[in-house]
Amino acid sequence: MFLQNEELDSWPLDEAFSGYYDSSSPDGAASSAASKNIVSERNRRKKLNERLFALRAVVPNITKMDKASIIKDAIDYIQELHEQERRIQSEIYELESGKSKKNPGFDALEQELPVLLRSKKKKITEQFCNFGVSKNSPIELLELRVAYMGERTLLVSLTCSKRTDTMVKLCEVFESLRLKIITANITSVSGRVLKTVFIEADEEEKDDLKIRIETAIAALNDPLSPMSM
Amino acid sequence: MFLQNEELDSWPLDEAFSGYYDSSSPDGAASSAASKNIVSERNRRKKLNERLFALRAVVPNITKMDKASIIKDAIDYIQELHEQERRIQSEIYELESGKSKKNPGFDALEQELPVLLRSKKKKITEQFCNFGVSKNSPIELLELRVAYMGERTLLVSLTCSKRTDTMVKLCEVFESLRLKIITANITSVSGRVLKTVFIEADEEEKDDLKIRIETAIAALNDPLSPMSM
DNA sequence: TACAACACGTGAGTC
DNA sequence: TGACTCACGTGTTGT
Repeated sequence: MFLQNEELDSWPLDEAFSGYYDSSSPDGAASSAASKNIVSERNRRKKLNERLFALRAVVPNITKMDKASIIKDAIDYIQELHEQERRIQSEIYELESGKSKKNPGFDALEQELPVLLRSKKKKITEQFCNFGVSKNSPIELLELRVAYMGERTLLVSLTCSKRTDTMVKLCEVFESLRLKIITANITSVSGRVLKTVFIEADEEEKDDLKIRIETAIAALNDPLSPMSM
Repeated sequence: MFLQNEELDSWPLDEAFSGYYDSSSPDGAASSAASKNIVSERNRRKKLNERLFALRAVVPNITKMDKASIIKDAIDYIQELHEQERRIQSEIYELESGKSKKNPGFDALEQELPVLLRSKKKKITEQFCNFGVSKNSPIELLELRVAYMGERTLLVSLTCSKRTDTMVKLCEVFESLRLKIITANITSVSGRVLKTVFIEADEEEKDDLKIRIETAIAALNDPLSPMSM
């Protein structure tokens, strides 16, 4: 535990020790400048420790109570969640593309089920995948380029024709891909929507990323796809 | 940034200042006890700051670079993930119980691929959508300006802190306002989302438009409002 | 004895 | 100007 040197923290300062050297000026400087600063710093440290304590509370599998270890465990935990999320997303793409093509029973299942369950399914896809408004005016992709810029940076640039909610849906597509976006820009001008995104990734992910983007846009456009329900 | 007082950290100790009071014992105590402890403490602080820096790197939606704020954001982020996970799991359980009761064909499918698919499904329930929920993380509007540029043109520029789906929701807000947009641009960089929109309108609509934008954003943030459904 | 982790007061920098 | 945050060196405590 790292609270071994904790203090009662009630009294403002140990003036019996620190105040002897300047007994000539009994008021202002020592009290205001020193003790105010000291108590303020105390509160700052206290707050920081409380935050650290709270962080430890929300992270499972804590091994050591060490300050640095607490932060390290939190980092590992978050990265674990991120990695699982990425894995799941690719699995979902596989499953859903496979389902819509190869599994007619799935369609039958959907039709068999009453309205209640359909609405719930809709709710889930809307809530969690941001694909709620996909039926109107599909995205017309005019150009899509993915280029490796070095330094683990991919540049994605694309052009669409401007229709209703094109900007919204483009943002949704890129949010859903969960990329490590360095900076993103989207501009609408003269009937076109231009989007430029810098992404942290390796060169070998280039082609895969391009396919993922095209797939995501296609899934957004296709009203029969489970993604767009 | 909290690296204001950073140091070169190369030389062990500033002995020209601290060593004068005990020049009688030239070796052991001062060197071993003091400088060893000092350099050790330095390394400890350095490691702790590196960990904190790494923690900031894996947490999105970082607002302030403050040490305490970094930890706080990490806590909020993890809690957000936990809450979403809980919601997803209950939804999935409802769906699966409904399926298993009413659709025997689906059960057969499930039993065909017993462990593998179930584990995948469980992962899906855990991680399917950790992010996509657009209702959390309200838009934090940092700046909003509406200026008349002449020629029946209003310039709207605003800054938000970048959180989950901030770009999506900003686009939605402006789509919902049904403005005569000449050109629109939205950029995400370094934890901020900047949006610039040129609108065809008269000068007297300036203040009204500003209020309408603020209202729309507030309505989006308010979970009870019809806007957020 | 030495090591590791901590809280403390302090000076410096930033807003 | 003060309110904040930070890094630093130091003293203390538990292993």
